[in-house]
Amino acid sequence: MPELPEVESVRLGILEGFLGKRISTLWTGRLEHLLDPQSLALQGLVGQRLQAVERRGKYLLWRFESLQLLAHLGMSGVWGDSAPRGKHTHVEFHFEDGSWLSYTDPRQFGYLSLHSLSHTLHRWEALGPDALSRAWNAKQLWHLCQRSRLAIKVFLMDQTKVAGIGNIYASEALFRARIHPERCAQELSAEECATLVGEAKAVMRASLKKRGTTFSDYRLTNGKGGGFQKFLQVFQKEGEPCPRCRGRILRLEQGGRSTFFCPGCQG
DNA sequence: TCTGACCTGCGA
DNA sequence: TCGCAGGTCAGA
Repeated sequence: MPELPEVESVRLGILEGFLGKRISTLWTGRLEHLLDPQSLALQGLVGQRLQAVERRGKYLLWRFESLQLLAHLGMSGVWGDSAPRGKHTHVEFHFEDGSWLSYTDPRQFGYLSLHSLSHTLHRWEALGPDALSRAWNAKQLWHLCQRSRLAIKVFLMDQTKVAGIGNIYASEALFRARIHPERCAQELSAEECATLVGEAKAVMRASLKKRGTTFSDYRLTNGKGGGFQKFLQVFQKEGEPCPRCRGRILRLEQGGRSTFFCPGCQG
């Protein structure tokens, strides 16, 4: 579900509400699908003060005084401070000042892993540069594309190449850059790579300003949805007119996922 | 590099 | 009842 703009919006909400607070008690429900088998028990967080929350791609890294919690929202994960405990609540952090934050995840595709600060987090280290960082640029993209036979849409969603782009923003960025999603990454020119990086960053920054895209599950920590779904140009718009050329938007399947594009604009 | 699997809910 | 859903990984 959530891609870079959504996860960054969640991060900002957590910082705003909980940075510097100490966990006094912790409740856990079903965790067998969510907690990494190598993780320390989450009860270790009791007594720990939240000192920072970092993000790389779609992962959040919560830094406490002597522990770090790596977390991914999967498709349906939500960190919230208002919804009451329900069937799909898996964790609740209760803080010293009486505030609380819970994690709910109906599909349980999310991920939680708690470790000491010195522990190397392999999932985190394996990620490519964050899609909004300077490290992801035209030169880097072109260099990696040269060695890849993947379709460019599939390439963009490979988190080891660039971290944070998922199904929504891959389709939207390629539409804006006028690049067909099935083009082989290897065939992109340096100029096209520059355009693609620029458009991908632009659409994610625009989405971040609206606090992300909400179709159903994704929620900010305050329970509200994002607002960018009104500004999507092709995603989930099969059969509708292209906002640029008025041609019909098509859907195709790549790697088992839907891709939306305009055959008229994306040559 | 590709496919299927993980899990649940929703809408057709 | 079936197909689909914004993600990721293991295994072929």
